[in-house]
Amino acid sequence: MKSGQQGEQIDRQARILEAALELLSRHGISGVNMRAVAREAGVALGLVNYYFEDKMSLIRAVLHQIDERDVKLVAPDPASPPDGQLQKALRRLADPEFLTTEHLSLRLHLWALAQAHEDFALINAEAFERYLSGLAALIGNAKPELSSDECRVRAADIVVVQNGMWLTALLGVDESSIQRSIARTEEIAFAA
Amino acid sequence: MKSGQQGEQIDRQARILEAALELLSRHGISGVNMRAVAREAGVALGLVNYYFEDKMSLIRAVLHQIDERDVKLVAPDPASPPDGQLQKALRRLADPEFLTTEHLSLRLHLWALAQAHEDFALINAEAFERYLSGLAALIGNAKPELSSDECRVRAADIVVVQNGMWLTALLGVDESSIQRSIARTEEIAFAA
DNA sequence: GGTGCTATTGAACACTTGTTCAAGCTGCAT
DNA sequence: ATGCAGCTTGAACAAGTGTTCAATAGCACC
Repeated sequence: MKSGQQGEQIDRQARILEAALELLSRHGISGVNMRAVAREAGVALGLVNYYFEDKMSLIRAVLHQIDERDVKLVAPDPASPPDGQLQKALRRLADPEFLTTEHLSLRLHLWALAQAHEDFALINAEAFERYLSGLAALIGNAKPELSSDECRVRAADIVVVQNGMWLTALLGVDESSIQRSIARTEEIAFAA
Repeated sequence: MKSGQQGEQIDRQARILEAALELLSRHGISGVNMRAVAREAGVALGLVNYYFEDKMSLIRAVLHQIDERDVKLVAPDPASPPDGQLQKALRRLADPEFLTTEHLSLRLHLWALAQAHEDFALINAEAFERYLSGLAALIGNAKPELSSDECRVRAADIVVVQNGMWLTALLGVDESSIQRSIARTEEIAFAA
């Protein structure tokens, strides 16, 4: 039994981080306190401060984790043709995997934190820039005739609609408006 | 001096509410605590609990205030022709008055609160519905040939882009992407 | 067995938080 | 003046917060 009943019994640092994500998603930043995190992760209070120097460090780690997931959305996928990659990246936003309340809610709380704290704003701005560049690159691959400036313009316009989709999905607007918005992002991306 | 040096010395309840708005906008929900609100409003701690039974009540009042401002954006304006009203309502989002960080930030924190607390979610959902209906009505007036269902569909699509604009403006994307997004909302609204 | 190292625990501390309340203050009608 | 009602104050309390730390457990190596 030394390796745990699920194989996940170890690596408590990861468990703590996951617990913090879960709490942030469900109850917002005021739900993320050291004792609640410890309880959710099933560890003692002291261990949270053992792995994360600060509450601040813990939250920073949480934000980085969220950003990593998002940037992966526009990662190049060598297995597909360029325009297929772009289309897939655009449509993936409506996947059940990314349209979960948990994921959307995390993004929202991240934005709110970035708005309230300069430190978090930097983390967010950097991830946003990476996402924008990734998307512009996908567009550039799919439509080589476009200048790189034009690609960034289209990427920026798409991101506006995507951010709107994320938000609106959280507010519980009907699925069909999401689908139409995805079509809109494709129009912007593939316009002649 | 009984009526105050600025004429605003009185009506401390309003001052307290304003202080709470200011704090929520600048520091997020964790910046809104009774002592900070009292300090910002220039009153004693006890007075906050005198005018607002709870912290919860105070925040509810804050959220209602934010919602009121937003719903006004799509209020009918009898002084203009129908299509002018619609155009003005759509373009008003880019006004300096509404594109301030304070206003955008408040909206964002409202959404985050709604996500974390069922009670706040209801307030937000109700205001959202009012905004959507208002916008659909403006569209219906400007384009009488559309069915009311079609008006709501267009309103929903516009709201997605507008929410995206709000968010993206907060993240500091360039002004031009906002202008293009406004044009996009006009296209949706006035499409044949 | 002993030694050293990391991982883990929970009590303890100082501080902040929301809420209550007795006390005082104000303006006004009597 | 007197009384009264509503406004205003800040001290006090209980509960919750982040952080620290001495103590312990586990485990590899000698």
